[in-house]
Amino acid sequence: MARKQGSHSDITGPKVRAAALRLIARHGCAAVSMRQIAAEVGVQAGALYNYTSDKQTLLFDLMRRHMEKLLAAYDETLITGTPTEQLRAFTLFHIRYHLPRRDEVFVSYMELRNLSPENFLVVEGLRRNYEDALEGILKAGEADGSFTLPDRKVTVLSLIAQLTGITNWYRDDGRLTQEQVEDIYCDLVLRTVSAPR
Amino acid sequence: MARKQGSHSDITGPKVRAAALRLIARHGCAAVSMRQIAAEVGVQAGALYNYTSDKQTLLFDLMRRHMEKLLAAYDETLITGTPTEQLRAFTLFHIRYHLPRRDEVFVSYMELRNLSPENFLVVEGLRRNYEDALEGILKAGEADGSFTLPDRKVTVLSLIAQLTGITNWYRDDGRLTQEQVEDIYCDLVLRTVSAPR
DNA sequence: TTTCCAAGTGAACAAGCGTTCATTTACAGT
DNA sequence: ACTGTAAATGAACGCTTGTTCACTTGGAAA
Repeated sequence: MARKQGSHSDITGPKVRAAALRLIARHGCAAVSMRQIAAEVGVQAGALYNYTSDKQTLLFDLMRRHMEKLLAAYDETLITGTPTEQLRAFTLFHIRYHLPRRDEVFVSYMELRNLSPENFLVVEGLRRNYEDALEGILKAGEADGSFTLPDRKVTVLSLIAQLTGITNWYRDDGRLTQEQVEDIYCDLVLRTVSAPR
Repeated sequence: MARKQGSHSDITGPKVRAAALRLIARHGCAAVSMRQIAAEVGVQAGALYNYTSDKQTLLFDLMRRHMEKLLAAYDETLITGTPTEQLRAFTLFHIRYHLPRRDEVFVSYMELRNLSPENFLVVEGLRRNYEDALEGILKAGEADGSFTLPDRKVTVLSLIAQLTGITNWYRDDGRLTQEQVEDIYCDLVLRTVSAPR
């Protein structure tokens, strides 16, 4: 039976993932050694292997967890109303979920190439689920005539690239507050789905 | 005096950069060893140091060259007419320049974090020049009333993220030809700068 | 108080790393 | 044919890598 108190595994496990995430986001997976991660946790390198079978799996866990938490958070978010209202809600959700999780976003996009083929497929599949959610909204908007799109699937990818790009330049102490950025992007996104005059 | 014939340096130099670009784009800078690059060129690792002072400089050269060639190609492109026509020309230029150079794009965006601070500033400055070119077009469009933007600088970053994102999903044997993608994005870009009805 | 075992240590492993350099190779100019 | 030198070799350098494992530690349960 697991210890109820004094057990470190419930503490060290998350610490390992947090340290790995921070370091990998800053330097890249191959550039970070298990010893560096261990040092950040305050432990010897060997101890990491109580929490992951190897480095590749540690990276995969970070990415899979990020995508699963994203989908879970999205499922818990109420996306209702007209397609236009839904699209606005999606935009706000995307910005609000991603902006405080820049390390996760960076790792999940940048380190895809370092996953084994089967691990890649898992993460890719999760990402597709998220894209499908947006596509559903666009489809509804096309159906009831609120949106006019040149190509639905391309619009999905374009919108997500546009929104996720915010994480690359937004600064808390920058010219714009997060609320201002949210307003600007709600505007830009709605323009994208409206037929030109 | 450099040899005019029989000299390998004019051949091996570009080969080194091409091999480094290919491998780094696929696996990341830290994951690729000088020996792997040398093997791809067909040479021993030591020979690489006739063409670069060290690995960091090799990476920096790839990124700086990419940005400089991009700016040079842009300068040679005739961007004239109304702001709307200019924006359309910019969109086509961006897609046509970046799509055949996906390795360069990937490396230039993904490996920024592995540059030394001073090298980072150089590449960052070159990128800003490119962004400024687009901002100039948007400014002209605002001035003559053809564009209405919620925020000019955010729109610049949003448009570039949107356009560059194409390199992540476009496939030559995919559903859409490059021409179709160009048309779709010209449409999307123009929507972005037009005030909603 | 004793027992037990999860958690962490620290040394060790073979392999690979970036980089240097004395040496060899082979071609251009004489 | 001879010379000079650019280009490449291949061995060597000290160091780091991911991973393993016999061993220690310290708190929970009996």
